[in-house]
Amino acid sequence: MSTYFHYIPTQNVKSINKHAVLDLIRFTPGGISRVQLAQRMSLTRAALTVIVNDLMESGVIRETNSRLSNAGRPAITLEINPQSGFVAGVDMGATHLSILIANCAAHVIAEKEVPFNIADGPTVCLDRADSLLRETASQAGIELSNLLAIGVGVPGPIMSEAGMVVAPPIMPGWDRYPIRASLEKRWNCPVSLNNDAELGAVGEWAYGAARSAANLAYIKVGTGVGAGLLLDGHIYRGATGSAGEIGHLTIDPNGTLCTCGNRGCLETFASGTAIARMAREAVVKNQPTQLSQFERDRITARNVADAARRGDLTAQQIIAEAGAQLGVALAGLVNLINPNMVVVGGGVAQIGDLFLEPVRREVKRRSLPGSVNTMQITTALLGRRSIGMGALVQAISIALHRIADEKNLN
Amino acid sequence: MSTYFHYIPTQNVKSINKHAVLDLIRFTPGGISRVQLAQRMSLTRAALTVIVNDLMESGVIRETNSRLSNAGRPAITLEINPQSGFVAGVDMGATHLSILIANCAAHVIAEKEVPFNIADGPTVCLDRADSLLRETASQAGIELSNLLAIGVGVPGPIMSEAGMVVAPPIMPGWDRYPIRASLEKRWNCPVSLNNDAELGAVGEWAYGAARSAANLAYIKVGTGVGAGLLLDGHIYRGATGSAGEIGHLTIDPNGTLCTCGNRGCLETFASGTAIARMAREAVVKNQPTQLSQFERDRITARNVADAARRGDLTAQQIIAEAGAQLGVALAGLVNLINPNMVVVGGGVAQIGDLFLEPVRREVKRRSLPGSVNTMQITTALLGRRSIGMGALVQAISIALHRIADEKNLN
DNA sequence: ATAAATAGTTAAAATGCTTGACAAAGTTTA
DNA sequence: TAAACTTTGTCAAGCATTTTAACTATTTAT
Repeated sequence: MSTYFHYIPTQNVKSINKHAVLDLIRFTPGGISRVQLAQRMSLTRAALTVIVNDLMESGVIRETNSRLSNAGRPAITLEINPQSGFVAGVDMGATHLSILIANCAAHVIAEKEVPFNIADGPTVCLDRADSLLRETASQAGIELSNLLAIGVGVPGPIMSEAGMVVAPPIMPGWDRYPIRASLEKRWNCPVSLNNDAELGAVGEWAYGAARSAANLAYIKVGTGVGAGLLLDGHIYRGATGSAGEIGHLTIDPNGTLCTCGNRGCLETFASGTAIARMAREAVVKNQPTQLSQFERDRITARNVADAARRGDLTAQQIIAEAGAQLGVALAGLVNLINPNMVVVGGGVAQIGDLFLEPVRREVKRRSLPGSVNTMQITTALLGRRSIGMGALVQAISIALHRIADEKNLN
Repeated sequence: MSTYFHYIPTQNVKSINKHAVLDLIRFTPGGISRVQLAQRMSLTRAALTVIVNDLMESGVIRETNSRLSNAGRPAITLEINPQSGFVAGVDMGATHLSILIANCAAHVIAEKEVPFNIADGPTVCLDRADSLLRETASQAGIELSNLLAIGVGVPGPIMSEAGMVVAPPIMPGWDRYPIRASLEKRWNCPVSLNNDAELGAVGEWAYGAARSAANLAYIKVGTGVGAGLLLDGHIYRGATGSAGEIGHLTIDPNGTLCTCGNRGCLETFASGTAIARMAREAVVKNQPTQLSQFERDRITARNVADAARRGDLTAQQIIAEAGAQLGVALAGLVNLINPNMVVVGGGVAQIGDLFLEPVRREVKRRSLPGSVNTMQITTALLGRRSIGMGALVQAISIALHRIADEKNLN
């Protein structure tokens, strides 16, 4: 059963099919031909001729030169027209801001990243995003007014329709601030506002480690820990947009006090913050470690990762412990969600297998065999870019579908 | 973004809309008029005239006598034709088997329940289901051959397309046994095979405590613990059909050894089995309790519940402890899934608030305010019948949609 | 009693698909 | 090398299903 009332507002049958064609072309690596489209969509070749012609007239797609064939007339492969315009993706993290500018084929032509503090509040932060966007655009050699759409990711739960964050665990001062409205006015183009982990999932699904996985969890392990969920091919946001907020799962009721008021939350074990804290504790306890060379209160997760890679046993142990605790939490996620794939991203995930192996081991140990055997756990293929690429995906969606629809009205 | 390729195989536009109309009529309490249907579906009244006439000709729906209006011509309310035929719902639990027979308006006309042991394996169990179905049918005064479709729920992860359970944690001997094929042959009518917790969610969504909640978790607390998920209006089964298997979430890594090989799984704290075990331990420790009157190895969760209701403090404490531990696990579920509503069902949930209050308290304490404030936790409104009613929903879906499609072919 | 409002029906027009024939552009076979 | 075959893509006619717009039906309000 679907328990969901699918129906067809027939006035836009063609529009729906056009958008489906567009998305199939976008997300099929290497492009796709009319015949293949017809097969995937259960439509006839004739119908696709009409739809494809329409899309070519509006300029969003084009024919490639490659002509592959087994026997018979070779098929013409279709692709997104890279000249249909430019978009931007903005990744506002807790401690960094990064911006990508790309064409509608998701080819990145300029990129910038700067340190940042989300706790500075919306006025300061949005100003900073604005100026970095202008810098990045000028580096790409285009005017801001040439951007067709902009995707934005922020580390908080989002009310999609309203374009704002609601009751975010971090992001002080942002609660119910009209982020999308403010940015659309500033940039004079449509803005898609999304949760960062959710964009990570979208990015990895579209161009990364989880291409076309139907059930995917992207775990962002950075300053905090959050999950982005793609379930049955759709972004899952939950009732109030805060699905995937796993940072405050209770791992140990008697653990360290967390900023949220509870004890032993996942974030107190397996975030960048936690890794740094554990390292400082190790130094205080005079454990043998290269980390002693740093000023104690300035040790970062990155220092720990570097030391671990250089063979520092204490650092390795800290990271393995963080991984194991994340594994305990992910085992729960796997039992509950039963995904095809779990992609671990965010700053901490860059450490690599030193961190990921303990995660895999605990998940394997604590999850149902039926769920875990068919599932993969990997690091983000797009690395630091997962979220930015997800933001691009959203921006490109808006841009292409707008163009396609405009043509439709004529 | 949808990241899901919606398209319209145009040959059945009308069929799709017909089915949508049918489901809207089925699941709108008190029925719905043509105009309301038109509004919900973004179609015109004229289109609905045609579709509704079609459905009335096939006999699946009918006009009611109620004519409600504010001003103007009163609307004719439509409802499922209760005379379109009979269906059955089969709930095979770990320790009980229950069967409902109903008409397509989900009005139950006969009902039977017997003790049962799923561990007897498919041959024995399916035989028993077959004979109980025959008994129930004869009590209802209908022939087995009059059943249009039968919904079946079993306590294991299901491969929908194959109609079998795969790697079930309980259900020894059932792995990959062709349950659906076997039953369809036996009963000579279409069978829908589903996970029991999933059916609980469907039942409560359709006719229970969670009417039309878009994001719903049904928690079945019986011999074991499992969850059925309805996310964004769709049943969510996960990559391999084992989504919602929360019985073996690790609550305490140093806890009691579980049948699954790990320690401190949720089921060792918050299942019927666990409650009985804790009661036996209390008796062994000579704690003051009415439970001492029972033969020690025969104490059941039901005995504990009865004692708790009569004011036995030890029994109350055991139940509160089980509830609290379930609450810890559900807090994780709430943070991850962010549902509108959590419905707690299964035998243990019948205990009521003695059990549910500690659940609520722990969830409230450990979940994000943004997720928990808009969410309700309740006991199953349909009580022991949740799963059976869910099975009926599935059976009725098959029955009505078949009839509607048959007519369509003429 | 008449006007206003809302529900439901009908026939013509519009939309967007399928059907079936055909042209185009390759590979395979004789 | 030419003919046969295979597959892709297009076109015009036909068909299914919706919308449009006018109409009828049945109630409440004045």
